[in-house]
Amino acid sequence: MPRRTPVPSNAELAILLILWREGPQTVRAVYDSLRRERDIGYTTVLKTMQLMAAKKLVTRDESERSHVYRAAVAEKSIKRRLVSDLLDRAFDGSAAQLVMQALSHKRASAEDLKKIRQLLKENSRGAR
Amino acid sequence: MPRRTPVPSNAELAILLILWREGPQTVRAVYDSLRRERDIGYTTVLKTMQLMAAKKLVTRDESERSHVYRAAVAEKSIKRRLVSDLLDRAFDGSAAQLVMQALSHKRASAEDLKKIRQLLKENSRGAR
DNA sequence: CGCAATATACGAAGGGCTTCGTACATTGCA
DNA sequence: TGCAATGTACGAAGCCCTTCGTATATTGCG
Repeated sequence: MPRRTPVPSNAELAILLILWREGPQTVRAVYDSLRRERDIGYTTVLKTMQLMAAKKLVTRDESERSHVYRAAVAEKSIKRRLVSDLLDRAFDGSAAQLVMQALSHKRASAEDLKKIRQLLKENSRGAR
Repeated sequence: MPRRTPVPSNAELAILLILWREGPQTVRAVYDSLRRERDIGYTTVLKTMQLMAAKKLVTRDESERSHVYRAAVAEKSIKRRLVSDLLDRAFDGSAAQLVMQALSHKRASAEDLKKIRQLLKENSRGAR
């Protein structure tokens, strides 16, 4: 059976964000990035990335001594699933409810609102 | 130190949704609701609700033999925190990004879009 | 009255996530 | 050349969540 890749855990997501943003890289490089944000051990990052490889969240190139890891899942699709999960878990599947929450949020800046309005405009043109 | 109530786990959130929607009720009533959706044992629900009481996510009235549980956290505030967490974990704090995901989602229905446009209109009036 | 039904309490198992320590191999430079 | 640095592998601990079984008390009805 083709099992869909699982939704990444927290630690896994943090690593995926780095790989998505900066492209394929070694454990060391990811570790350095993470280290800038918080205290964490090198082998912790290594282990997590090994588990991610086992889950097919990443692939790794082992041709060099320092393996190079690459995201094996699309940013869009993972983020879509994260949103989808939250939708199911808390908002009864209603995107409108979730968006309202997000919009009423402090951090929905004026800029954000502008972007969203723009998006909606485009969206309404292309809507079925 | 006044510790903020924790973000509810999955099982806890499912129970809170019921309490929010239907008001204070017994374990039995919650169990019946949950049972309609999936297989789960009565004592599982009981235990979870007891833990929720310990965490102050709910309060319970013990004056009757069947304790009556009531949500002790506001729906809005919990949902806000859920959105906030996702924002932090996956969207670099950008509400616009999250909203875009939610909007591009299949389940952002035409109705949802309408509601959201309406919301934005109001929002722009009240914006600082 | 006595028993079946229903309630709470709670220990414990099992799984997943995160973390780290330790073992061991390889590398490169003083 | 030999050692410090750097790499991978992996077991295991600790924590939380979820689940359920079991013990025990209470209730109400036939």
